[in-house]
Amino acid sequence: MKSPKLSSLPRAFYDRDPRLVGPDLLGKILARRQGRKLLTGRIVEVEAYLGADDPAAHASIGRTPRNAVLFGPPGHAYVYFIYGNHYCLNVSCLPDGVPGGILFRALEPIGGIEEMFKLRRIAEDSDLRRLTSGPGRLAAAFGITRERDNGKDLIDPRSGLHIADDGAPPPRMLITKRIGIKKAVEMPFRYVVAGNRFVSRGEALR
DNA sequence: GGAGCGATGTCCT
DNA sequence: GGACATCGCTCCG
Repeated sequence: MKSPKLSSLPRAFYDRDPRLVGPDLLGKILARRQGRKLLTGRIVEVEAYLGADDPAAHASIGRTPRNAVLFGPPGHAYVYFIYGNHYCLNVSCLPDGVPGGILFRALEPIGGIEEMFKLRRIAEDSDLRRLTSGPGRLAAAFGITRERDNGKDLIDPRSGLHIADDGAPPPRMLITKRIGIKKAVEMPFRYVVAGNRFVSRGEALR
């Protein structure tokens, strides 16, 4: 696993219903240029959020300055700040004017692990699973903030934050209810790589 | 290993 | 003023 050939996912990949995009994102690579370092991780857990029909979605209340990216063109980063402590990363889906997105919930760290530990401010000998398993954790590990990244084009490698395909075969998937929400709790829009030990919690932990 | 809870900023009503 | 797509710590088992 030296330097796999990475190809950016095209705009059309995201120009679909999030419930289709989510499953297809599993196994793909999130890549961040951090100074001279390249941080990479395999996507192992995501959730889909829709528009007006999804009360748990930020977009359900209509377009506001905060959630505007979700209403914009597909393939862009929607980064929000939550609970006074944490950032979370999404990618916008569906065409310009139609809201929807995918929340990144867990990654399997691949490259730049030392740098991720620094950004997370946790000891380098702590469990690797604590590094990027959880939306707030992975954002911190990748140095993602709203100020720096909200609205960035995730198709363009030059933006410093993008999503790529390294040619790995599609993994086996489990679908569950979403985590940490209070509305629409029954909607089965969480997609995880079956058996992967880096998912944030639940069924795939063994 | 799981329930409970405080920390804390930003947005919207 | 309240809600919030979280995390890490305590306390209890």
